[in-house]
Amino acid sequence: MSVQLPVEPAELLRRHGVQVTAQRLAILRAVSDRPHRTADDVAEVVRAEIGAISRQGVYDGLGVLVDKGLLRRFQPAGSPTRYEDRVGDNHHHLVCRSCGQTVDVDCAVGTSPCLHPANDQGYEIDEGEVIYWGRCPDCRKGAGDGRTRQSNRKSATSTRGGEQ
Amino acid sequence: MSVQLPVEPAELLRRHGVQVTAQRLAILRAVSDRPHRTADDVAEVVRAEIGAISRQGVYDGLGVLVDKGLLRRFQPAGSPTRYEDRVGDNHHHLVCRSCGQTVDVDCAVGTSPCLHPANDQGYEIDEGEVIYWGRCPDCRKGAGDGRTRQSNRKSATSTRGGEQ
DNA sequence: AACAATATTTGACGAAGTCCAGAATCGGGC
DNA sequence: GCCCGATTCTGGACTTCGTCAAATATTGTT
Repeated sequence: MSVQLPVEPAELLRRHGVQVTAQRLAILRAVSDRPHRTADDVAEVVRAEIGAISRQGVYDGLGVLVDKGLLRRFQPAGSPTRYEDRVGDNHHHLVCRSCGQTVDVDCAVGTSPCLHPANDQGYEIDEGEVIYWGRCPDCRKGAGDGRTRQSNRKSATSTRGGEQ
Repeated sequence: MSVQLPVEPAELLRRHGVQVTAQRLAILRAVSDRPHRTADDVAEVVRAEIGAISRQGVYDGLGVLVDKGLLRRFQPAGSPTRYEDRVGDNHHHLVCRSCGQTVDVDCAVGTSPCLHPANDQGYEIDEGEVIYWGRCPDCRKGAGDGRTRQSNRKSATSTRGGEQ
């Protein structure tokens, strides 16, 4: 969505039938400012902004915003759930296996790409989720470790903070 | 992989440089028999077959088999990690939001589809993971509940056993 | 049969998230 | 301005999925 017209966040909430509260505004802002944040990240940021919020409050707030279509939730394997405010457009994600950095990518195909598998097997499909796994530029530069070691890393040992 | 020639599973392990043990054979068989199983499912099945196995044993075994390329691991959001024995071909998955049933789908594109996003942003991509979300034929038939209710279900309340 | 390397078991532990339930607070319609 | 229902807070218990480390057992080989 990423409003371009200066639509008051509060107004935005109302439009979506969400009661306006300081917590929700702060949560929305936290995610908009920097997408791909985890619930924990959001809690931290919100606390810095409005002083305090309970863990439950964060989960509640995020849940409502997702339900009402203001936020989108996605969860790369081995990482906690992340939130973003780009909704509606069906874009994808590119995740670094070693540092966990996540960036958006538009799909090569049209507007609602990947929504049509070769054979839908009778399913009614509503979303096609695509995650590309690889190594980000920084990590490629750093440790030359190509692929030699057959470590069973997969979850990238998500070292807090290695995101975006 | 799904061997067609009657290749002894034990032989298969050896070929991949994996020491042969009862646990590993049972794990491999459990996954081959019915792909998309979770570690827990595997543990259950293996126990039924060889009497007992520790939880750690299951994770270790699965880990080794994945590392050595005998199994593939994937993890749909909101569900525990699942394993399958179709490796090498880059196929995708179709997951039912309400019952969690998961089926394979071949990609519309060529051999290694979806490995080339519009813009790779400097990443070195090694895997493109695609998951289609929707409702399986059974669930469509059952509860006519279209989309009315704005329940915050997303994790499909994974009711044990609702798989494949 | 014995040995060293490799696997497995055992039990504790950690992260992420959910659930609960009562009390306090706040938003917005009247 | 008031009031009621919606929202948040507190804060702990609990679940699920998974990992760590030390002790024990097994494999395959000599």
